[in-house]
Amino acid sequence: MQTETSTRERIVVAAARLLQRQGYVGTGIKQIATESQSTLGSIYHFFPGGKEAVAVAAIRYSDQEFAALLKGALDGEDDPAEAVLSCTRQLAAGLRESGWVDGCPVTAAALETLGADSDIQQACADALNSWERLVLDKLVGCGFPAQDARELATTVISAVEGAEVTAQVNRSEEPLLAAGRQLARLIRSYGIGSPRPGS
Amino acid sequence: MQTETSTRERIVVAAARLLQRQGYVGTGIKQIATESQSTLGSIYHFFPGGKEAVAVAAIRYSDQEFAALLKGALDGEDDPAEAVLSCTRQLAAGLRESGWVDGCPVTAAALETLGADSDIQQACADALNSWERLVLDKLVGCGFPAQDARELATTVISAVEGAEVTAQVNRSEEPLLAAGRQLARLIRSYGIGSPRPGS
DNA sequence: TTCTAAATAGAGCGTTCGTTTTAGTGGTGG
DNA sequence: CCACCACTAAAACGAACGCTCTATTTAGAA
Repeated sequence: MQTETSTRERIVVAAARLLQRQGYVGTGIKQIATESQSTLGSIYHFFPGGKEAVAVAAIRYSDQEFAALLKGALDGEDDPAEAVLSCTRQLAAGLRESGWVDGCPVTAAALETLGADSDIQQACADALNSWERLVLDKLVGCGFPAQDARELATTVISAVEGAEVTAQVNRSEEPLLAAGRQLARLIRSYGIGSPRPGS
Repeated sequence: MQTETSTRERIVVAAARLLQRQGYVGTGIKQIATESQSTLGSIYHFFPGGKEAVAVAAIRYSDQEFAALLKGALDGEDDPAEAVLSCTRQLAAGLRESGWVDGCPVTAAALETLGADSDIQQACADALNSWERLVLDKLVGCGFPAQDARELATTVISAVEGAEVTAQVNRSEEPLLAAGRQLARLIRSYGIGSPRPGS
């Protein structure tokens, strides 16, 4: 119908940005309405499930958004160690440019709703696992044994996640860049080089 | 300052536990009063600064609490790699026993208040840096060059931090244990304290 | 045009938030 | 005895919360 962004999409995008900056509890429905240039009525029309439903949609959106960035970094380099370095550099730059507020869109929401809301937590778990899977596939494609690749992929995602928080709190790119260098060293320590050619 | 479990201390301890489970925004002053077996009057008597002052005190308390655990793990092992392994094992066990809710006391509060409250953010930054310093001193004491030790210490704290979040979200000890094993491998890759003369 | 349903708009509900205010307690020194 | 103190207790405030509700506007089919 229209090439302009739909109201529903504006709500999701605004919610995702607010969620990553102020968390789930800290973000109000009315604030989402204001930021998305919509109204309460529209939000409850598209999301009868209320605030939690909006949050789940926003987290899934952020999931795909970061997955695209990660996939780009992984596909852009043959060496997985270089790919991780490139990824941390991109994240560090983005963090600095945003004034250290646009962190991981999942971590903030996840930590607040661990005990109660299972839908949000599930969406966060799905996001983390989808990112881990991207790293895992890259490593396996480079010839890493399945077991090593699994453990490495988990560690890479966790470390990047933690380094981003550290970088935000310290308002410095260094934790993220240091983690990237150390992760690259860790990956190289397995002595496996470039992706296997052919099938 | 005679009574061992003073009202002020009960407030701080209760606030710290609530903060690590529900974050800053998700924890109410009245809930802190209930959990600490005190009242609103008592809280505002001891903390005229209000909720933020209570949170800062609670974060500092949690800082020292985790620093003690970390120091215990570092002092209990000669090999820094083994020490990190021991630390992640303890954290994984504690996480499981708490039903995956007692995570890092700093991360949750830090992410919600990045843009606005500088006091809370500063307390979180201080905590992260104090923990990093403990790891740094251990590494330097084991003969690591200052530059490598610094970068390693940052990465270790960040990775443990991130792995704890991943473990919470996935309700599994595995991310934390995997991160411990990979961090140990990374530390050993420097070949310090190990009889292997490689590279 | 007329009808219908989707979409938008916002007043208002009950509740809870952080905070302020006032009152009251028990113990100590003059 | 009273004055004073640190501390406890609870009522009440304005603001904001998530959500429900009723209107109103819009877009397309008949």
